[in-house]
Amino acid sequence: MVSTLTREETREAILDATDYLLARYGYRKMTVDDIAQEAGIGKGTIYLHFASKEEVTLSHVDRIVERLKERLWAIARTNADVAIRLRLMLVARVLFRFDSVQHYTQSLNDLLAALRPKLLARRARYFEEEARVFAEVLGEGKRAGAFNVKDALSTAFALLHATNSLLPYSLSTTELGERDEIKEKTEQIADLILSGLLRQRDAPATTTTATRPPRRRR
Amino acid sequence: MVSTLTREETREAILDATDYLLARYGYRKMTVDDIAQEAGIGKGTIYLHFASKEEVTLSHVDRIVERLKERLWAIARTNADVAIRLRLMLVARVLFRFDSVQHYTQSLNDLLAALRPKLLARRARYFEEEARVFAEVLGEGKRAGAFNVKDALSTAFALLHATNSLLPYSLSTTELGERDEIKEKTEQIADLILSGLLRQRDAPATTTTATRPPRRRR
DNA sequence: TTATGACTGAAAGGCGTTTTTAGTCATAGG
DNA sequence: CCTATGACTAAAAACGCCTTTCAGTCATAA
Repeated sequence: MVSTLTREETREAILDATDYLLARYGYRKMTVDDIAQEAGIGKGTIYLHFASKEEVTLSHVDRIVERLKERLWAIARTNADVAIRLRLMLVARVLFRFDSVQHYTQSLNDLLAALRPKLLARRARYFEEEARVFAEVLGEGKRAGAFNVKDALSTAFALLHATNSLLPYSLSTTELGERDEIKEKTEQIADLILSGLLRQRDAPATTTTATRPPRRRR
Repeated sequence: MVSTLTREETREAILDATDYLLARYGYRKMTVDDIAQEAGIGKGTIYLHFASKEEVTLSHVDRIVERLKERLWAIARTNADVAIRLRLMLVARVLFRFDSVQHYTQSLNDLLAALRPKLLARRARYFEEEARVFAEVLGEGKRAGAFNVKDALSTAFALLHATNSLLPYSLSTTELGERDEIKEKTEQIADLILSGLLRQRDAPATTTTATRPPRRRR
């Protein structure tokens, strides 16, 4: 029987099924047969798209990070003041992770237990990809003379590191508190750092830096 | 047989033995009999000092944090410029943790697997105690007019959070890189934040803030 | 009054058997 | 001829049962 779906659609259907089952049963209890059934395809078909159950799951994680990046870009492309954009991006990043963890609560420990080495191997890549979005905005602020930044990319890394301890990579390490509390802390750190980045002439205003003459990007 | 050691010395001997055995065998493989033998006392004696094997181990962790606090205080009491002290303290804190993890490499996963809930319960306390030392220095900088700080304690929390993702709480989450690399990143973050804390009149100098007229503490 | 180590119940560690499941591949369908 | 499928298989996980280990106790010794 020829499927009515395109190759890409089938792939997405598999990942959607994975998302549902992972959140519901966790990695260990989710079987490849389950995925096939949930996606409404044969088991063998999954192996035409992915090399293994591991690969399916890792691709699913990749997709999540991809969506985070899209959200960050959406903010980065705004015409708000660069400082405000950065602040919003930092908060969005932390809250996105928070919500993800919330969504996969039960399954996260399970997932980490099974795929920790593979996930660690990818973490550096994720981190770098996210940092690039931040670097873009930092670079823009630098060129506009708003930011006192030497190397945009390494400053971006420092920025992400600074808020990283707030985002719960794993329930096992970080028991997550209230969403609002995490948001507040992120904002606090963001302000602390941003006040250092802002050039002196802008500095007086501490927290609520006013919107500056907009510069359109892209 | 009456021991030749004071109560306090016995307690320390037990913790020393724990330190040795934990680093060598890890939590699960370390038996209470081992501890007694290593400390040169009877098994029952351990239960005159601690309620359980767990308690022994947690007290051992407490002692490590206590030592970190002492090291932080040692720097805090220096008469160097407040900004430099803060920078040194941040680096010292991260490297202290790094070295601890290095020392207990094998045992850490084991320890976390067994005592994670209990350790998480204490983490907030540890964090707060360390923050107090930082707040002390921040407060001093504020009074001296060097720092632009509202609430010293909450700024201290933000500072610690900002470098927290660099310190390997658990090998399971964070594969640790090179010591030098971690040191460098910490310094970078510290500088980023400190440049925001420094009052405008001081700001021009970015990285190597010169030593200021010393103010003795304590 | 303090220290000890033999003792005990509960939990961890084998281990052989049964069940589950990831991944394959011969076959069916278009 | 090319894609999708699900029965099949080898490997791993789960289970049940027995043995050993060990945290914590307590009667006795110093």
